[in-house]
Amino acid sequence: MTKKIPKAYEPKKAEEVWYPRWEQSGMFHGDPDSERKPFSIVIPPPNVTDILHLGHALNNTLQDILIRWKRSMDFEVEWMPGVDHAGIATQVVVEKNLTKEGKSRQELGREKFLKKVWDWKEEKFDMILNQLKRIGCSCDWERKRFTMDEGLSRAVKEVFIRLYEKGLIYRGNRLINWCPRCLTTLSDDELEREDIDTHLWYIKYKIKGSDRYITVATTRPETMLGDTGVAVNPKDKRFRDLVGKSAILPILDRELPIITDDYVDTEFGTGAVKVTPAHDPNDFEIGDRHNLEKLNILNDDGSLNDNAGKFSGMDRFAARKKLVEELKEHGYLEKIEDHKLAVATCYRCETVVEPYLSIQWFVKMQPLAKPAVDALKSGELKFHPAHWSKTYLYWLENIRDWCISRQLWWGHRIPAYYCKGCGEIIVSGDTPKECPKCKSSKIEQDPDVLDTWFSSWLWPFSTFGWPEDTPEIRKFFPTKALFTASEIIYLWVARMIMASYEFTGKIPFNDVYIHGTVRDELGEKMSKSKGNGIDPLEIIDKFGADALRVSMILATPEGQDPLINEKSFEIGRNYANKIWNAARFVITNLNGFDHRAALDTDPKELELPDIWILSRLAKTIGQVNNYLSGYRFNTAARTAYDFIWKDYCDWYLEMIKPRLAKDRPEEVKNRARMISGYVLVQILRLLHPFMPFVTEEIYHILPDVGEDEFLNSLGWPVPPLKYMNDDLEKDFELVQNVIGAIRNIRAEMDVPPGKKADVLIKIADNNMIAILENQKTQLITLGKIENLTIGKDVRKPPLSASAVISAGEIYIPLEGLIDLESERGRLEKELQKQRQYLERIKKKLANADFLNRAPSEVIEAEKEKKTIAEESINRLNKNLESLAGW
RNA sequence: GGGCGAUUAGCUCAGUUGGUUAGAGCGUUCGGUUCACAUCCGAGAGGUCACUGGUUCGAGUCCAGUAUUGCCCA
Repeated sequence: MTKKIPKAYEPKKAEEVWYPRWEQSGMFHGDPDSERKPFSIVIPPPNVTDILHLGHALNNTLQDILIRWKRSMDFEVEWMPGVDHAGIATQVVVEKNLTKEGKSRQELGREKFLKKVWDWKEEKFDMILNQLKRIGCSCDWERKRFTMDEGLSRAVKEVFIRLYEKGLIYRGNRLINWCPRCLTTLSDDELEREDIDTHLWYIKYKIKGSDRYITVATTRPETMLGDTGVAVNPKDKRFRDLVGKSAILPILDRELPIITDDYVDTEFGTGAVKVTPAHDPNDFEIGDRHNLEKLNILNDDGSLNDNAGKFSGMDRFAARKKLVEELKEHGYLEKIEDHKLAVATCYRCETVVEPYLSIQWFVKMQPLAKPAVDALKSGELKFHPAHWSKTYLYWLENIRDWCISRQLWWGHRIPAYYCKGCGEIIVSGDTPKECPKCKSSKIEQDPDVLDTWFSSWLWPFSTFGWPEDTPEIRKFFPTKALFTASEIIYLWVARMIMASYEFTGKIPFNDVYIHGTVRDELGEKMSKSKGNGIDPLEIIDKFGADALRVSMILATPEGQDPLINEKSFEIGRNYANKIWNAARFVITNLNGFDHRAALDTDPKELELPDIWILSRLAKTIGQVNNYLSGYRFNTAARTAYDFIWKDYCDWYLEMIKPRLAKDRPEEVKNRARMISGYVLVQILRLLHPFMPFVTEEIYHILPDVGEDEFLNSLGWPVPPLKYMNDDLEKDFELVQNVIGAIRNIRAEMDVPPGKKADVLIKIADNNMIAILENQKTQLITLGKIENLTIGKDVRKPPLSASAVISAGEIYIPLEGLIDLESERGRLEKELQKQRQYLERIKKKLANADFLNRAPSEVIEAEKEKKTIAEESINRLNKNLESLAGW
């Protein structure tokens, strides 16, 4: 029996019903013992810092589409979900909460603070995973991972030890990026750049034993307190006589050697620069080359230390101000210029980061980079869109050592121990009982933790159990694809590939899909601080999960950033409702059609619209296949959208209405029921990866579908190739054109919508006449026709409006309704258009070069166009002439 | 300063081997209570494809330069 179907789709109901059932059915779980071919991806683990935003919604919808698609194609699918502990980010968030309570982490102590962070993690972890479920993500929830799980932590230790033993991890006193607020190092890739308006200060340094001065320009005057040299370019003649002499540092009166170095840009400032090896990366290198002292003037909180003399204890920016004043007072300040500078800031707290001399742990990256470069060059690794491979290569080819130690509490503790007795460094997975060298038992573990990315770069294999040889890793690793945003190509993607080659000998994934960043309607990046973000859950509540998913995909141009506002989601909501109502119409008319029956009707027995929709369906399925295979989600979604809305709903379903009328023979009705039902089911299958909920809900409205049956088990639709027929599609287009022309006349001539009109069609081609005769019922219904006449010798009745189509002419007698002027206007407008068109074609055909060089098909096509245009013009002229008699 | 994109209708974007009269959605105008859907249906208006030059029989599409704009790196 037909079930009662609500008039509008109710997303909430469907979502609440189907998600738990899918999950309980076990279909999301990947079985490592399966015989089926594996298809796996790992989720880019969202940070445990906070709930998900629209960027996550986009990222995970894309993955879910691919995953559901492959699942329906009978792959053994594994989508590994998980969350990242996000070391610095999470610590900052929890610290901020503490601050609100008036406490600091130092007061709390390491252990208690970590307990707080774990509490935070417990709360957010499930919240985040539940959000993914709300979006409809079909992850394997039996395998959720957290980067600080025991297994993943073991992988981290293992990797650290292996790299240390291989000499690729070392401890060194080097210039690193220091965040004075977070009190930790940051890797080069964790910095943000911000352009600020500042000044260039010109400071005069006295030459020792002379009345002369050498002027240096600097953007950070306070660092002069740590100067240990002055440098000029060796080619610079201006300073030649000063090289080898000493300059006297103002205020502190320190003696600075004047040296030459190629690094110095003669164009910048005065051509002479101060050298501060402990506070500038370039100066650091100059210092190394010339053996200059590396004098640190900063404390870890950004205040100045005792090396800064009387400025000791002042904040770096306060000291800058004070110092400049003093320089001015004493006449050392030559001038101040305006200057634009890109300062490095902490990507978590936006504090200006200082280059800071410190003993840290580093990974030598260069030896790891080669296989990652080769993978791209050999084609084993592909970026989508491809141009991102340049970004990837550039970074790998200019790779620098990676500072991996962080002065944080939240994260993987560095597995290094220091002997208090002899200073020996012990790197070990377990806490050593005694020093292997001096046997002392006074051993302390390094207090620092590892960079978050030091666990993330293992994600594609640590999640499957590496370093153990598990069934999961054998079945599901390497994975197939990775979905992420361009910001973390360096931080994450490239490093995963390096780690994967180093530790498993394999590439972790073949395809890297880079999607855009979600922006608001003004093109601004959505962010919490700007307050322009949209909460995906609110969208789901308001429009439904399918609407969220499909709207995002439809709004995300391939390779570009989507601009999204709340209105953007209406398209998806309307789409879901459209499908719902189409299904409602088809299903209520189904009357016993078995949707499981194979389609084997001889094409000859079908009516033109039936063949047409099947032919279009076959093509659409093929196209969606191709687009999805090429990671062209937007185009795939649009292709399906157009087919469903325009072809299926606007044309096909409208056309079968007259066939379903009460007085039509059962046989005629049945064919319409069968084809409309068949196409509906194929649409559900095709759309399921994009809009899983509404399609599942509709599937279960079909007769005889059990509650424990799922749309996914029907598999991916197979294109009904035997119905594909370009000639018949053309025939159908004739019918569409005729209906279009009739509708156009009716609308433009203001025929009252309720009034049926007589229509006469004059057409020369016998075959076309047959087609239209055959589709008479459809024409009459869609064209609102009273009496329809079709023939070669049809004459234009007096007082009728006319339209010219390529195949012939259409007349609608409009006695009493016709307005002479508007009819003339219509025809003249069309005539004008056709004349311009003809002119263009004529010009082409008059061009001897065109005739000589263009391929013959192109020339033939132009000639054909010319004939048609000329005929149209003739007919239009005749119709215009006939108006004269009125 | 270097690299990578973008520039097509009022807005957001399609247009992937150069060859239909350059398309869609939103917005807009006109008309619509016929038994799937007003979250809808029908019809229309709206574009010198940023600019300049080049290649070609033919350029929105290829090349060079310019302008504007975004991102990444220094």
